[in-house]
Amino acid sequence: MDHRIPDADDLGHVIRDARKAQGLTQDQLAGMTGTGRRFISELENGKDTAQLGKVLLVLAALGIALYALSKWK
Amino acid sequence: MDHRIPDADDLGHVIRDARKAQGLTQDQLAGMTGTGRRFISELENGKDTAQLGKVLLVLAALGIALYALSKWK
DNA sequence: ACGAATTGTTACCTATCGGTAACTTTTTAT
DNA sequence: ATAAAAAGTTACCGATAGGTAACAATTCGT
Repeated sequence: MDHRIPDADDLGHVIRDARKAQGLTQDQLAGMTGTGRRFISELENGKDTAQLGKVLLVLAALGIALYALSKWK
Repeated sequence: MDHRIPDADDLGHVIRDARKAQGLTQDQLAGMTGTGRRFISELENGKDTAQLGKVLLVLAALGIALYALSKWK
């Protein structure tokens, strides 16, 4: 499934859904990505000050690919 | 055109390409998004500590949509 | 309903993000 | 080639991200 990600809330939902679909706890996901459980919790709840690199780490760990769709190039 | 975004470098390229395709300077893009020119410069050069919310602002300002492609849901 | 597991939240703390502004380097136009 | 514009970079500095750890609230399975 693909989801448009206009804001941090949407990303949080996608991440939470994917994590649960794979039967992972926040603790496990944090461990897999070298982050902390607090970060995962806040991220899933739409924190928009989350750092890009860590967000991409989490997405990769969950097997979620990000696409940028530009009408310009 | 759509681009996969595995890391911050790729995002930077997409943003730079879109900005140039629209004939904008970093200064103008910073003004449009309430950020600073330094942020745009670093973002285009792949800074992975950029904050998610600001990144999404920049993408929106450039008319770039983000999609998350998950095989799980 | 009850206990355990999971998640949310707070305090504490160090590292650093990013705005402004100045200066340097690179790119672009003529 | 040269001057102007754009982009890169640095210093300065207030604000805050996020790790750990402890506690509270919530969600589970049975």
